[in-house]
Amino acid sequence: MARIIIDKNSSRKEVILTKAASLFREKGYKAASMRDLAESVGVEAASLYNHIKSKTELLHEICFGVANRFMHKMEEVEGEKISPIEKIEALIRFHIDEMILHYEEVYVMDREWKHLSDPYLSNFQNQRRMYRKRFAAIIEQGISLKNIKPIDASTAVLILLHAIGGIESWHRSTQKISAEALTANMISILIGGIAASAKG
Amino acid sequence: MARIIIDKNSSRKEVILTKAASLFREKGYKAASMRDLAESVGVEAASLYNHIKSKTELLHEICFGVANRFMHKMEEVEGEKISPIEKIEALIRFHIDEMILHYEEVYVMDREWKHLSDPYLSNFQNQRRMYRKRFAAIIEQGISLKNIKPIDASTAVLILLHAIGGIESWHRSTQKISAEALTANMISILIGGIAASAKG
DNA sequence: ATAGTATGCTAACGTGTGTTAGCGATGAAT
DNA sequence: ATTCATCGCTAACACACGTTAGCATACTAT
Repeated sequence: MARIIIDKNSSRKEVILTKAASLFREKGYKAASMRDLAESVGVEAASLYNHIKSKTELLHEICFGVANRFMHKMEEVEGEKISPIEKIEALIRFHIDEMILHYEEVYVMDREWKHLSDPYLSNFQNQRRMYRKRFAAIIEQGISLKNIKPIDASTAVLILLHAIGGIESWHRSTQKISAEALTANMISILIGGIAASAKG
Repeated sequence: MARIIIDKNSSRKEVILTKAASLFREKGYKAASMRDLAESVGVEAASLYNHIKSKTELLHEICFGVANRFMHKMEEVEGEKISPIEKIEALIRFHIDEMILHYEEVYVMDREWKHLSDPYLSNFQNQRRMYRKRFAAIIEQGISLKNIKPIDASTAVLILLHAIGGIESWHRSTQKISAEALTANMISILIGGIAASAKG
């Protein structure tokens, strides 16, 4: 009889969650079936329900697991005594690290949150809105301090966050540059733009 | 008996395609059912098949319709006698315009192309890869001409294209700035970065 | 008015879905 | 060795899906 193989630090549920994230990323939440998931875990579909409540629960846990990490980081950064630009750079760096380290989960949260069902859906959307508002507030601080040029703050947030989402394509690419080089490039471009400037 | 209402310039199939794009955008390709589509068109599900071959066909036509427009623009821009930076600006502007004008279709192409089936899938992926290569080539020209700072060109392409995809969130936002202001902001940020520079 | 085509309807098909019930096997604790 | 909870299996459920067949209705052109 097959068994879900676990290592010391992760329960059977966590194994399922990891495989689910990978599958949801690959096929999309709706297209990934519980039978697919079962196969990738090495077990029959019904057996999954000894460890999880439902398919939706998997999506909840993935989405909120990631979202909570971002919220936590936001609180941390807001409290630091550094300039707005440095805060933004810290956040970007965190986003990139998260995307590289927890690729599947972050990707799934980004693209599949639509399939959450209420009350989780509204909850998620609220949290997202709040996060962006606080990000925009930091940008606006930078603008009043004249460290950031007078742009529309929420547009800037959109650009930053979605640009980072683009790491998805980097992650798949065969001829990748290193993660460090990628991070350096992104920050350089997002903070300084692509145009050559007098400063260097 | 219900009938699909058409205006002078669009066939019934085109009406279905438009509604399909809107539905695929809202729910995702897999989650949107033919019965949903039928209802939004004002007809029974089976009746759709007098006008279309299959659900997948709808996705093909949406994806390649948009992709072809981008490819065509790329060819046009490549042929113009302007600087690389101007070419990039022209392409960004086109992307933004397309996103604003054909929001649903562009969004669906961007997020739902995974559900294409071969040979359309490989075709699409090839075309996408080519487009990005040609975009990167323009950036590299700009780098050799020292109009663009020495960054990794393919990373820059990722950032640019994904940043534009972020208009999705703008499109939904209640308190939006105008399309012109958005475009100006985006180009300013992407070309010049967010940091205040000596140049102004 | 009539013929022919375009369009729509109802009914149904086969298949895949998430999930549950009930039972057998395994592992841990006494 | 026995007990008890944990875990996995088979079988099946009710339902939603994309799609087809066959027939009825509406429009178009003569």
